[in-house]
Amino acid sequence: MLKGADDVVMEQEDSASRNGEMANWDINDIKLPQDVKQTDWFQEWPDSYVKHIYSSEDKNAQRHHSSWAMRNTNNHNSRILKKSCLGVVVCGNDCSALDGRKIYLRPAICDKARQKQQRKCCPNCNGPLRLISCRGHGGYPVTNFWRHEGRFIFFQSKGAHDHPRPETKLEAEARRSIQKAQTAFSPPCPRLKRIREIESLAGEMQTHDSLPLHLLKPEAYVVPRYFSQHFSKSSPERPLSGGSGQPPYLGVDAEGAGSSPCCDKLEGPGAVAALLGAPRGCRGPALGSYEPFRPNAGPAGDPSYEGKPHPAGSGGCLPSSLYLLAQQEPYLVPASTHHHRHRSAPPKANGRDLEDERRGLNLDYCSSEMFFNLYPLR
DNA sequence: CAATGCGGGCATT
DNA sequence: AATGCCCGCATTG
Repeated sequence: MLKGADDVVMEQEDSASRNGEMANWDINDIKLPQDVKQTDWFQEWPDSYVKHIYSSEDKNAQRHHSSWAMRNTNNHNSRILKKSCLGVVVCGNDCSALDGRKIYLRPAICDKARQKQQRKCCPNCNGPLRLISCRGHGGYPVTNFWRHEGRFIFFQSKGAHDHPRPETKLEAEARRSIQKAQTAFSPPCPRLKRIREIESLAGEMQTHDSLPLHLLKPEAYVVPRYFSQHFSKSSPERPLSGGSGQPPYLGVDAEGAGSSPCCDKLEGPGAVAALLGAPRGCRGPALGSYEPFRPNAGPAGDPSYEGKPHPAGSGGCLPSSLYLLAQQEPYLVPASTHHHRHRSAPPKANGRDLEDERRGLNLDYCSSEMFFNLYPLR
């Protein structure tokens, strides 16, 4: 796969730099260029102060996607959509899988879901999860701006992420889905069960309807087939990493949309490592070295990782993503150069730092029980 | 359920 | 006025 990838990458970077860093426009300009000769390839991991001009046909651009966990931020300007980075969720114990990889989960975008997520445990060691907020923009989260103008979609990012990359959206979704399938098949562990009962009870007390649906529709999530369907339909255009066609990885659920993590089965790092890492032992070159101020370098420090394939406008998939996925696990990243942890409180101008408060520890319940038994990694 | 967008509202600068 | 962010609401998938 990926033959001629180099050429493609070169082209992309060319176009990216043409419209990007050297751009002579600013997202706030009254008028934006409409004489764009060539649009950029969608960039999954825009970092630093870059600018891109995408085709208004580009699906990912239309959806304002990013593999960073970005949430909508009201900037009181309906013309320009602003989104700020939520950072990355890591293990509070800073644990590592057997293969040395770290846990880098994708923060849930929805506030409520994020809070719930933080109550879950590390899929690897069951320890508490911790949200590392992004402070790459003068102490504030990195911000991304999107603006539709004519046949183009202008993108501009401000700030350089000062934290590792989280799972991609698709990877996180896959993880949740798999988890659902899992829980549908194997009875939940006692602890999880209890949690669920409590949660659903609480819910009923208010609303009055409800029981975990997923518990009622077992067959609905049969795995193998599920994958192919899920991915094939995820993004006709060109899915972001994870939308390959092959399960990004079999992960544990630590966030759990709807399904709580659970239990007592997983015993330590070994489990995850055995499931995730081991099988595919192939790891890219410098996979995972995270470097904050490296604009277009992938987790592997591979510049070509960035904006992959896919002509703006046309359909197609992301070979590179496929490639990547085949080499690495979403939330497990080589610990080699992990260096986040600078807690230097930034400006905290407003005195409020919800993230900090949310970061609260919560241990105990949960854990991960993944679909180990689901089926062997392929 | 959660991802997204939107826009009101509030505090700070 | 510009920013940053919280919050609820509505729409989607």
